[in-house]
Parts: sequence; structure tokens; C-alpha cells
Amino acid sequence: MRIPIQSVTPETGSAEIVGWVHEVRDLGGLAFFLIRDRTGIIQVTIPKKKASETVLSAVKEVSRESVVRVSGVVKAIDKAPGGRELVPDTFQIISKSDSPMPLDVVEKVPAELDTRLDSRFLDARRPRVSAVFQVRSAVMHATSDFLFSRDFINISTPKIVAAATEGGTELFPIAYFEKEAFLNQSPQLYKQMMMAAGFEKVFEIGPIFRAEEHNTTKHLNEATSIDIEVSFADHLDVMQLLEDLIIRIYSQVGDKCQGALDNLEIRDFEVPKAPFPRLCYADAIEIAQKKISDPIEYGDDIGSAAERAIGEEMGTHYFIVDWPTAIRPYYAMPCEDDPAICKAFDLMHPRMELSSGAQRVHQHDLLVSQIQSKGLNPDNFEFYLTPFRYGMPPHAGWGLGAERLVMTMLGLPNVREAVLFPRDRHRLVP
RNA sequence: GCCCAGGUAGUGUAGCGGCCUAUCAUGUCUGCCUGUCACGCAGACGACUCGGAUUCGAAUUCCGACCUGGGCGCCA
Repeated sequence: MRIPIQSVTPETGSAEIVGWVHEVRDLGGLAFFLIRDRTGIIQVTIPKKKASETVLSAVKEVSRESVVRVSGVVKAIDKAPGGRELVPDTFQIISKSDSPMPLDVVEKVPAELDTRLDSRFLDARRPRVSAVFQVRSAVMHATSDFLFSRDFINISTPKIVAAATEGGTELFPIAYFEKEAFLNQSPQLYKQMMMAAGFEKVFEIGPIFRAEEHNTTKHLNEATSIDIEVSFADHLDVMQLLEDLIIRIYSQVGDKCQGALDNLEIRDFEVPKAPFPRLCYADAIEIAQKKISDPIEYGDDIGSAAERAIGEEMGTHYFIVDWPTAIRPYYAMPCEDDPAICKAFDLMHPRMELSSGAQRVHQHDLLVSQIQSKGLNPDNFEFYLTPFRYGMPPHAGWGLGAERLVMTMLGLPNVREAVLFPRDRHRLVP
């Protein structure tokens, strides 16, 4: 019976393992094989004088990264990695690997990200890569656990939509039988419609599509968005929820992913401390003006140089609040006492933006006038606007970029490292 | 969309008009090796993105194409 490599200890006695041939060191009369499965690596030691013919012939034939089944006696040896090694009675080749390989799994020679992504299945055999996706999985698990524990309902909304509803970003057009359609940039409008349906608290974790021709380390054309919407809540309520969620996610990763963090050589993993500072937009602009040479003034978008400068000053997760209504989407609620400011916020990591959200406009007529003031035509929004005429509760929500969350959590240099099969300006395969 | 930098063995690199029959590492193959842990030693194998041009001579210069990385813009 096969057991996971991690659970083979000096006390195991005898064991059968299956895994990939990670490395071979043949000293002549003695050969060492490192066998890897997703739980770890064990050394298999073959004293050639004592080994059986079948073991010897398998050892001679096997290539690196082949899949093998090995069974034998576990010996406690200080000199071996993990303090134990397996001396095989049987050594069976289950699936042989060709050579040369498109990239070096052991990483004696580094490979460029592009080469790695071309052979992602091999790249992901490397413990430090698989660790990223173990952490990502834990992030997703913690997120849905947290939201379910707060009585959220999980929803799934269409990714194929009829029109460019939200404005802002470019959309991917697709052929939908005899009609034109698009891949959705955000579940925003659908989440809001479910507020009209009385679901009160919804979340969706799903893909979003942006057809921007950017070429940077923090943008993807297909990304994963963690989206929530809450009725009878304002922006402050959902900011608190977001802060609680981020802390919960970090805590869970810290508790449950120690092995993965070790593989990533992250020794100083820290859970961010609550409360996250809240910086008003006007002050953020002032900080940027002091720290960067590019001209920036009140009313401008915060570009990447400004984003970095402000992040450096803050040094931790923080919110930017009190945004000018003019530079936020039409569905952001203007403040009652000063409609030039709205109840929108961004959650920032020192490196970049992670999330943006707002209390939404729930009054039909105000929403129509805000759509018009953005230069959009309300007639194109009928499916979205109609629910606002039949008892739309006040509500607020946010969207959080899953890849950016994982990227900033693990200090990854490129957002593509946080996606198995990234879609960017040039990459459509695999 | 704009700008910059690149494309050399499977992988990562050096070379930047003649010292190139192209460096080094890793890999693969062969031989030697009983405690390796980036095992070691010896030998072999394997590459200048494509098309034009300049030149006595081009991996190296020029033009074009294709591909890639990054920055900016926009965007989350």
C-alpha cells in the first residue's frame, strides 16, 4: 500500500512509495535516488552488491522525472535527508520520462518565466512552484469558509454578457450565434441585482476578463475576482469585512501552509495588523506630490509611480477613502454632505491595489443621472436599472483580485507566478 | 497604443567585424567510483530566430519580418 513520502519516518519499518525521480547520484557501487511526490522528497539508497537483479536493471533503465514505485525497508540514517532512507526490495518504472526535458525541474540551471510557462506541468513539479498553488488553494479555502461563516450565499453569474455595461475597461468581443457578445469584466451588475432579489449577502469567486493591451508584471487579461455584495450595509461595513477577511486569510495561511512557506523560503511571514490605516484621497495625493517628480494633482488617477510612493510611506495594508466622485464609476454613492466626494475605497498593499469597493447608489433616479454624467446612455442599462425601481435595498460591496492577493502575500515578482496558466497580451497557450 | 531592451545547444549564459571549427555551466551518452546530498573525475554529443543588404570576411553592422521581456498609458 502506497504511503505519502512525508509520512515515511525513521520508525516506519517498511514502506511503498510512488513518485517522480527527482535526482540521481550514482557513485558506482552505491546509488542514491531522490524520489519526490507532492508531500516531499525521500532518498532511496541502492547498495549494488546487495540489490536484486530486477532492482539493478530498473535503476539502470530509469531516467530523471520518470514515475516509479519503490518498496523496501526504511532505515534511520543521520546522513540522509529527513533522517531516513529507503533501501528497495522492488523498484518499478511506472512511466518513463523522455530526455532532454524542456526545463530543469531541479533548477540547477534557472529557466525564464516564459520557458517555465510553456512547460507549466514540469515547472509546477518544482516544490517552490507547487507551494505557491498550495497557498493559493488555502487562500481560496479560507475566503469561502470566512464568507460562509458570515452567512453569505455563493452565487455564479454569467461570464458571457450582451453589452459593455460598466465602462472603463476594454472587453473581449465574442461571437454568440447571430449576436455579438462579450466576456464579462466584472460580476458587479449581477451582484447588485441579487440585492434586489433579497439575497442580502452574496459572494462570487470567478474569472473576470479585461482586454487591455498592457504588458506589466501586475496585469492579467483573465484574472480571478473575489466579489461580495451586502445589503443594508455601507462602505464602512464592507471595509471592516474586507479587513477581517484579509487577516483571516493570512492567519490561515500562516497556520496551515508552513511547509509551503518553507519551500518558498519565507521565514518572516506576518499577518497584517488591524486596523488598516485609512488615508483619504486628498492626503494620498499630497504624499505623492512630495515623493515623485511627475506632476499629480487632486482629481487625477493614482498612477503606478504614485501608488508605489504612497505605499512606501504607509508600509502596510491601508485603505484609500474619500475619492472624488468624478473618477469613480457611476454606481459609487456620493456623500450626502459633499456629493463631489463618494463612498468608494481602495484596499492597498504597499506594492499595489488589491481591491476596490463602495457603497452603491440604490436610488433609481440618482443612478440614471450618474450614468448620464459619465457620458453613458441609460437606455443601454435597462436590465440593470429595472431592479432599482422595485425596492432596491441600500448596499455596498467590493471586488478583490485573488492573484494580486497571493502575489503580494508571497512577495512574488510577477502576477503570472500566481496563476497556473496565465492569459496575458501574448500568451494563449497552454 | 507609446517607449526601451533582447532573441546563441534541451535549459541558463559568454562572445558584439577576422583570434569562432562559438565560451562556461547544466543536461544527455560512455567509462571509473560504496555515503552522496549542486557527488567527483575523464571523454563525447548538442546552438548563432528568419529574409535581405554592407563587407574580401557577419553570431557581431544596417534594413525588414517574426517572437520575447520590461516600463509607461489605460486598467483591477
